[in-house]
Amino acid sequence: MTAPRVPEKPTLDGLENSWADKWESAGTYTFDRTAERPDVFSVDTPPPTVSGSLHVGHVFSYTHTDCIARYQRMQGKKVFYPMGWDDNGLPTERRVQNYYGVRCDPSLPYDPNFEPPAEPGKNAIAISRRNFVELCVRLTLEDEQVFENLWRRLGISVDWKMTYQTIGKDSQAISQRAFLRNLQRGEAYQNEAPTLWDVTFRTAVAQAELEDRERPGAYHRIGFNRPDGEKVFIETTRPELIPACVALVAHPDDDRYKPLFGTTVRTPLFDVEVPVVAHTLADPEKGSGIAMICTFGDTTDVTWWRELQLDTRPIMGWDGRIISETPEWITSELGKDVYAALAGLTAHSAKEKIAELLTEHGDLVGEIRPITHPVKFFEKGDKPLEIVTTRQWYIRNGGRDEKLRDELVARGSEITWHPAHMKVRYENWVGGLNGDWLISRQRFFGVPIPVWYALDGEGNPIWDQILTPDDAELPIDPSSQCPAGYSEDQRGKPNGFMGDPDVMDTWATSSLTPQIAGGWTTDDDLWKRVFPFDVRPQAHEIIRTWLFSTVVRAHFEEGVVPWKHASISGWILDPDRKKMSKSKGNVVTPIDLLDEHGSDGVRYWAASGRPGTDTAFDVGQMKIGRRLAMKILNASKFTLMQGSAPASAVTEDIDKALLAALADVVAEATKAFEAFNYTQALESAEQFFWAFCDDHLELVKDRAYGLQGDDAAASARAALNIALETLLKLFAPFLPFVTEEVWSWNNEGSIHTSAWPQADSLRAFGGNADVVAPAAEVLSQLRKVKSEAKVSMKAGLQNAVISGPAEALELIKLAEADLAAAGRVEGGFNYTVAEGNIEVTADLAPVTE
RNA sequence: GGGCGCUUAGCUCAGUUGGCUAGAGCAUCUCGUUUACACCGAGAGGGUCAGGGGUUCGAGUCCCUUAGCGCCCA
Repeated sequence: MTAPRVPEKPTLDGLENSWADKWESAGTYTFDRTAERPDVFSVDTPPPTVSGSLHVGHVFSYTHTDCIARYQRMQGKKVFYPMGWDDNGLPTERRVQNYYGVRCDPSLPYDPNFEPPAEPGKNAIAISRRNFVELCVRLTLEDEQVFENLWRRLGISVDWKMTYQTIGKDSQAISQRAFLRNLQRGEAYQNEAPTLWDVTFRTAVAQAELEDRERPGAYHRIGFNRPDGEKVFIETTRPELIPACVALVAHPDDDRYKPLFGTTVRTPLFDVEVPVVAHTLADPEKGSGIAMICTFGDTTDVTWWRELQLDTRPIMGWDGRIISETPEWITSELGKDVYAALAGLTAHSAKEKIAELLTEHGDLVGEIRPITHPVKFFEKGDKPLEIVTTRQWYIRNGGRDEKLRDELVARGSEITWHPAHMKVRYENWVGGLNGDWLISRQRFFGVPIPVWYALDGEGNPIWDQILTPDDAELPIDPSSQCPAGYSEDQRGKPNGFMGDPDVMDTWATSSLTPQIAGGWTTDDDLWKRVFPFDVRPQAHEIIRTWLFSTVVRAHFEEGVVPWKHASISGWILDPDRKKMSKSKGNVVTPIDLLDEHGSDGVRYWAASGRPGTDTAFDVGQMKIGRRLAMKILNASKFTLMQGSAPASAVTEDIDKALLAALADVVAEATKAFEAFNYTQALESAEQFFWAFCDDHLELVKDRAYGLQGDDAAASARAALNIALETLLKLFAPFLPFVTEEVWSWNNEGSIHTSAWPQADSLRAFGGNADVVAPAAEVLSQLRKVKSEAKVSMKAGLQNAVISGPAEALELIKLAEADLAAAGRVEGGFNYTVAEGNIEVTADLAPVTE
């Protein structure tokens, strides 16, 4: 063996870039495509949203997965660890709009020479859809490079030859293919249904994109007419929806309204007859206790409408204005006149107008009472959502089918959850679904829904005559390609065709990340080596979206769960225990953290956040991590400088005891890693390592120097080398840079592809681990004597007496010589058998000059 | 309103299936420039385990309850 190349002054500085480059050129993390499925550990990496903002939360959770992946790699698994970029969807559109100062106007022609201004101007430049999409692609490529640089710097051990984009050609093809297969099997369908609708963006909005905002509103007290001439008063914040009223509703136990159930009333102004119905969702405390149900004022209306099977009387257009055409159900002359006055108005103006007319006719009584109430908004929008009836695409998810729902709930139990209680969130969500998954979006930048519709003789779409592309053509864009049997000049013409104008929801593609990364239908050889995946790491707030939708797709397509394990990470909290977020201005730039504390230091902090547990942002932990890395450098330097000896040279009891104790640590760390508990694995190693430095290195120092003979020295050196190698490996998943650096001093190859340590081979030395603790206790008490006497640790002692139980003393005697040397105890120890704890007394030796 | 989680030292957190005197790091105080390490080492002080009740020989741990915090859903 060649002498180790130990630097004079080891340093952590510069390790990140230097090792990231070497790993890249050596292909350290390249996936071995020849491996069969049982030998593969596959990771369904979350593709981060490439919106340009790198969050410390990314660093946190991706480190967790990397620690697991590195462990598995050292266990001999061929790790399939790709990286995806989620560049699909609205976040990218918005970023492109702001970054370049442009907006998409699909009516404009493509300008091949368009160049965005260097700085976004005051007014957004309108550009064609194709120009817009080109800018999306351009900016996401830049953003992805920034992400990749960060991940490399952080030491995330992905195979950078395996990256994908959710907007990439393959992703689009797979997304469309999966959709078409869902369609063929009846798992995807289109339906006209109440849909949450943003009137500014003119798109359907999914539940996951909603947020509540406090907005001012006002209660209007309005009389409905009973057949007997009496009035029933409701209080509503949306009087403009009276023409859309389909019923009044009160709580079934509400004595005030019980007599009315089953009767009908007539709406004011419009004189439309509506039933009075009972439902437990009606709140007797709210307003007058009886409410009008409209199609649709809010999501409760939708629930009532669905559960009570009420009529549908929509009046709200997709542009947020009252539909111009007078509805057929309004038949009275007054009703028609009033409606005409409202037609074409925005919800806001219509409200004012109808309040005026109601007052005029005496139907609005009392004061209009201002309130503040939560109103549903699209998270990116600035007008309240309306609910309109639209034709949309859905994928079945059990929301309307009990059998499917039960099957999907059962799938949740086939996944091992880390931590286990996260399964409950899945079950609650799936169990509580009450509608299918809306996947169509009226946006520009996304995967197009790959179908066309035949047009009838008048040019109207025949919705159930769906034209689908050949699989070989995918991906397709139905707005620029035409279906088989048609030519482009038939687009939009009678007896011609039209393309579906919508794109799919981001989740409709993200739910296929195992398929995209694993080469489903594009690389069958790869697919069979990696699917089902071993682990899906992700955050808990998207269990209901990403995790669930992925389970749905795999359930339909493969009839299995997509992964064996789901590893759920927590939030990063700021010091005030609030979730860190950009809007609060408390976000720290990850790259600055890596500069300041080193990647290993930052990783140490991340790894100290247990699976699924929210963790405080704490630079203190990063400093501790850096200190640990520094200590590893120095302890390694010391150990390697003592020289080496073959394993057979380990003969001293204390050396064997050290290895036996280390065997327990290896067993603990291995068990913890197998349970995805990286934090516990780190803690075990760390705790042992500090004791190793503070106690064992001090104990055997003199002997390693050769002061007790060659054999004794060889035993110390051999054990130190074995322990060091083992410890480096235990730390390697967490601190990939410093461990690789030290490894390189006396090894070829990478520590990250070396074999994970075995407890059994350490136990084979036959040591008694029980020696370590009492020996450390004696050493500690010898130090205490000196510390209390306020003398140097180098000071000599004499008349040392160790008292304690006989068994403990026997163990201590096995380390006697090293204890005496490390404590500078002259004349050795006297022993007294006594009940209770180990006690050590000693006098200071006289100082001889 | 429903579900899940959390509450242990000044701070950040461990604490397995109940089992000696409840641990670690940071911070604080005292000491020590010992040739692996001053990005250091040694030692010390510091806790009514959120409150109350129960089960048990024994509860930080199990059960009930109250309060506070967080997240998800309605």
